[in-house]
Amino acid sequence: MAEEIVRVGGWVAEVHDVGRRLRFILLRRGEERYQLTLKRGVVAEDLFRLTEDLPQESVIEAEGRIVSEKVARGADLEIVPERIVVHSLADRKLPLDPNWKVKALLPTRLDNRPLDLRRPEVQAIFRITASLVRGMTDWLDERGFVRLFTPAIIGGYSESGAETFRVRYFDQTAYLRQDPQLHRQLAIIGGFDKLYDLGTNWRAEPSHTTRHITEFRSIAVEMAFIRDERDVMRVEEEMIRAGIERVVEERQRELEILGVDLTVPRTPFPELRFPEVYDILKSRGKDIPYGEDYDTESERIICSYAREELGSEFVFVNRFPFSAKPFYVMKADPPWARSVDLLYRGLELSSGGQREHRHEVLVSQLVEKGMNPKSMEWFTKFFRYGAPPHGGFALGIERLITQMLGLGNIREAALFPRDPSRVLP
RNA sequence: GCCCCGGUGGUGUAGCCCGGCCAGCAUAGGAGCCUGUCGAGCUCCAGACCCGGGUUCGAAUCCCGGCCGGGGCGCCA
Repeated sequence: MAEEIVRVGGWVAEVHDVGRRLRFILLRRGEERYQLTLKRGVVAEDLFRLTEDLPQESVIEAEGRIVSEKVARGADLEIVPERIVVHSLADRKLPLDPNWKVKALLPTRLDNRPLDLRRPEVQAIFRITASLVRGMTDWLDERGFVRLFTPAIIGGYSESGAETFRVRYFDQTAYLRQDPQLHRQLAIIGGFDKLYDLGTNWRAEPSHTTRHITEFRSIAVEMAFIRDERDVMRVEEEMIRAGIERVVEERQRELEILGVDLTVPRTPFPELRFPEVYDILKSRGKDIPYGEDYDTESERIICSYAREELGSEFVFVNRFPFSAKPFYVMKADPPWARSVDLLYRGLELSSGGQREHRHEVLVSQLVEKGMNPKSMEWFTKFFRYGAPPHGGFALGIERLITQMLGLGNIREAALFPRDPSRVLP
């Protein structure tokens, strides 16, 4: 068997000098590890000089022969180098250890995120996210959903109750979107009947929790000519199932690195409805007054119920009180609305449902919410020119990943997370 | 926005309740030893009590203020 010449580059994870005549250099490259073996008398003397005092996390590249019978444990490849190039020498004192011999706390990790990202278990999160998103978008693409890009800068009032970030826009004030919802609806009126948008949203909420960041991504679907909100739910659950299936197919190694045992969920997901939700909560010791919205603890209770009684980690909650939802949702029998949340392992993943498409009803609901119809006219006026029944949902990608991988903090699922006190790096 | 908790070498921690020997340990760093290491091992060295005020003979430890951070709730993805 001929000895193969390869070129490998990476970050110096460790250097082991064993006596004066033997040196091992362990390189890290993504999730792979390569070992360079330098024996005096076997490799050129200048390679020893070149790698003398090589600080951890320096970047080097080496060319050499693969050791055919693999001797190195814990390395994907062992190489006897013939040439080495040192690209970059790292400082000797590092703000955190990518080898993770000493664990750092999350704030320290985020302050030094590029170093933190070098860890295979951190990279795994983002490799899994890429597969998840691709699984979901492929599923949508294959079914004729068109990917559209809706604006992030909005000149007027956006939607939902969340605070917006104001931006100076030449001589006027504009806002960063909290959700691409309203423009998805306008695209429906524009004649697209199946569409999705994958993008960033911003919320200026000073939330100090493990499930909020001020900048997050969503995959948001909107579809026309639906019979009711359940058509939307069927799309959502299949999209999620397809995403998780893709992760299971493509990312076994990453799941193993993270120690996550992931199974593809069964569809359809169970559906609970108001007002029955109040009875379920009551049976588990949580008293929510009839007609009122539930709280964070309720979400966890409902998820325990769904897991124990319905055998599902995903559960839809439908027919929320209209009073708890924005003006554009379609009402069902009063006081309920065709408004659906999807919960997963105790956390809200998405909101959606059927939207109100009748202009006069839409405007009267605006008034009912105490809003000035004028302020939303930029949006509502287009409903006078022909609007089909439609609905959709927006699913938080970081939240789905956080719950799916059991990360415990949504910041883990964002590459460079933004929260009320962090905008750098 | 309201509430709770916490700040000790580069990193992660012990000590704090019950004030008092050179502030302990791990890892990273420095100097050496070791020809197959692989979380390498061994010897030695260097490195810290967030800031300000107070109590006290004496403060990392108790009290007050500030700054910074984490978390819970609310709101939401």
